[in-house]
Amino acid sequence: MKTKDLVLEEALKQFSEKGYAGTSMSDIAKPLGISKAALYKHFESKQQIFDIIIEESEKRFKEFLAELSTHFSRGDSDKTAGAGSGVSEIATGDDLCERVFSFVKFSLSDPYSVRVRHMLTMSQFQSKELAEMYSKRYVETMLDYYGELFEGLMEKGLMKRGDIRHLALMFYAPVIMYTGIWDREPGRAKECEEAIRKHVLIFYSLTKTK
Amino acid sequence: MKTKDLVLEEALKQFSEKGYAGTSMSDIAKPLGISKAALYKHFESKQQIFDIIIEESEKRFKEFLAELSTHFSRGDSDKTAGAGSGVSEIATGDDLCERVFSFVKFSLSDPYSVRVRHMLTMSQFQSKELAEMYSKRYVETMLDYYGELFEGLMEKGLMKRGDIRHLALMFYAPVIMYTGIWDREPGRAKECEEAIRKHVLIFYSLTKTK
DNA sequence: AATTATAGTTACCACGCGGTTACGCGTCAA
DNA sequence: TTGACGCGTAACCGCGTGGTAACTATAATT
Repeated sequence: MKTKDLVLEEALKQFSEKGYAGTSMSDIAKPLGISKAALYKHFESKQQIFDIIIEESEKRFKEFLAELSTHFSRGDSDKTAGAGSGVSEIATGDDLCERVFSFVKFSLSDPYSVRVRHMLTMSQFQSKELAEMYSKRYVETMLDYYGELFEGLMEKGLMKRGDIRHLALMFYAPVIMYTGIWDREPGRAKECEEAIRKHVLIFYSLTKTK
Repeated sequence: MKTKDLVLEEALKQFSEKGYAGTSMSDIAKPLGISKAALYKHFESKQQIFDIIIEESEKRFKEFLAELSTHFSRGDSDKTAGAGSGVSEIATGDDLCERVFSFVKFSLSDPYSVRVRHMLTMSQFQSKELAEMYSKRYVETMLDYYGELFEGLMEKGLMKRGDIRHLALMFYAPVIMYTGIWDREPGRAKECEEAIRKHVLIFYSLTKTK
């Protein structure tokens, strides 16, 4: 059952480079040393390949979310946190910066994440579902995450109190903006990396309790 | 010579909805009540239609930029500003908010701007040129603009001093983020409009000199 | 009035598309 | 040994693609 996964991988690669409409079934088959007809032994249609990729990415995203929440339990949550490594372990600003930055850098560098993001970026206007998925994944979820993170920091007295949503916005929006540059122009990766790091540091210095 | 412009308009519309590869020459010709072959009386190829749209949009963008700079002359600029309506006329925070917001709202609502932005969003990974154009247009230029605006406000003592680039970043990045939502999910336009307005107001209250 | 340019038309081209069919060939269980 | 099955192939289908050629109606120019 290896071929099926190879097809999905190759399809994701090409969809993320040339878009769905810009990629043909032969385009997908050729690099695998396979005939186009063989694809139909594993999938019903081109659209189904796309759908399965989306589905799989959604599954992985939810796993990623679950992992996030085990690493960070909210104060008002009723589930008792186990050996969480979230707010409780963040003491210094450098800790925060390093943790946030390594997290950001992962989603920027992980090839699978990058390809899914490119593909979704190009497909976001194709349907209501894809549009909502994009917003949910790259905006709402992340704003919620950082909002809760900051809320925890405030409760611990590590961050100045303020409008949580707005702080999350001012923190995360620049990150997503640099992500866009990074994706479009890989040659500027280093520049973006430094800009994000600088942003995190300045943000920290502006919001920390002295 | 009206047909040529109608073709460009229709092509932009369809490219911005279905992408370049997802749009055929017949798709463009049909709504105009014209045969596909007639398109070739005005254009050499499908690619040329796309290129001309890009070219025209670049022209309009530069006009837009020129207009911006007549409305706002920098302090260290050697060219004497005419009847500028820039910083010099901004007195209260409400003025700033209203001016910035109406500017943002225009680029969000103007159908031509919206379509170009959608088209570029879908095409940004197709070539180095398009990628750079996207970054320049929707990131660098805007950051520069707001940076200069804030610099002027600081010189006038209307805004707390701080890292100009970073202030522009924290101000503009959220705007571009909401622009994305607005574009993807037009049903959330009102929500985004309010969120942007709120952001501008909070940003103002945090950075104004009391 | 004759000519020329323009902007359309219909009919067509070769090709590549997504998708289908008929078949071959190993593998493995009965 | 047999036969079903999984996974591949080559060849093909109908259609739509970008693009072209020949023709025509109209309107402006000379």
